[in-house]
Amino acid sequence: MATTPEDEQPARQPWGSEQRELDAGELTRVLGEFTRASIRLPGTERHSFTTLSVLHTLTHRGPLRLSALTENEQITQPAVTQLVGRLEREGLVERRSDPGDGRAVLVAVTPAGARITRARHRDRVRRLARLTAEGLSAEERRAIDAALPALAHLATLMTAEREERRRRGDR
Amino acid sequence: MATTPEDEQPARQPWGSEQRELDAGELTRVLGEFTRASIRLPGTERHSFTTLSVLHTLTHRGPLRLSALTENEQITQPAVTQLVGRLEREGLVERRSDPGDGRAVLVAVTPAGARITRARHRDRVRRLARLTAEGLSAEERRAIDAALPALAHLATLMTAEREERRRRGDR
DNA sequence: CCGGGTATATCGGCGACTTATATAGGTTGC
DNA sequence: GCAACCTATATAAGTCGCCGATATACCCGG
Repeated sequence: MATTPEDEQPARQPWGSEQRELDAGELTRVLGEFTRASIRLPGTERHSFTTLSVLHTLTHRGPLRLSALTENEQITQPAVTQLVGRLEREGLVERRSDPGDGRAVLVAVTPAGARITRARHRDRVRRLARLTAEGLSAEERRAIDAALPALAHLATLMTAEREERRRRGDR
Repeated sequence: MATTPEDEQPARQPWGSEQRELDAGELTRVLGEFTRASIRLPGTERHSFTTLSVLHTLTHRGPLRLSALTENEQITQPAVTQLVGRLEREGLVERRSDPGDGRAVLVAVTPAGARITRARHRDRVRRLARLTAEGLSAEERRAIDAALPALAHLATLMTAEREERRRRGDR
């Protein structure tokens, strides 16, 4: 580790003048700040990050087996069983039996659970809309808007790579 | 994951043709995906998100009091005391007494602690650099690069607002 | 030097993970 | 058509990291 020259980031990648397309160091830093700013609201909110993530997944992908949930959220299967039990007690999800497989359990979000996901999303949209409208210039807003498809693509790549890694057993 | 069934919000804001500058809903969705993809590596890594965040803060802002740390990380003061105790036992930070205030404790990151922060950052940069280089088009990379200053600004605004809120006691 | 505020520590408890293992249902080969 | 194996979920026991309440030590103004 002491063998690392210039242990912080290499300032700028020497893409070559105008060829330089993207500063990965700066992108990393910015995404990290977003994460640090977004997370750590579980104190404020009533549910943990994992809980909200499960509700989100179920809301967007329909009823899933416990094993499918285990793969998406990065926790172990017993943890999912417990989490679903808690959510069920709160009336946010319900267990159904899989008609084609007696071993499996399908977890479906209830209206109350979907409501939480939507309310949370709505709050975040509102907050971001206000911040961008009040704090950013029109030019900045346009620059972000123009980058949104590319950012969405990048997020997809990150998720895909994570799944790939899990599949290979790098847990 | 790429195919998000759009849970049910007002699709697009009716900014009015070319006046529309930024789709806050889509921005929210993308940032959320980044968070979901970035977090949940504590299984992979040896330290929790909070731990890494504290090391990050100490690395970038120099020795801080416990109370200053408590304000930055979104956890309570006893939790910070414990966390610092753990980090101290691992040799990642050290406690110093504040020369001007006998009650206060200054927490400073050690070389070993800084090394962890740097190594983690380096890994993330490497991963993002590879993903963007291999998975994105040159046009996409340029679009993200052009938006980076605006995104950094937005991240600053989010952090500032969070501190503001905490100061008002909205915990 | 005393009373009230501030900075950190300690205590008891709990929630949300973990690993290891149990149970029940499904699948396959012979 | 059943023994052996595999898969899906559940349970058990332990750990870790957080919280609220409270204790302790120090600072400061009158």
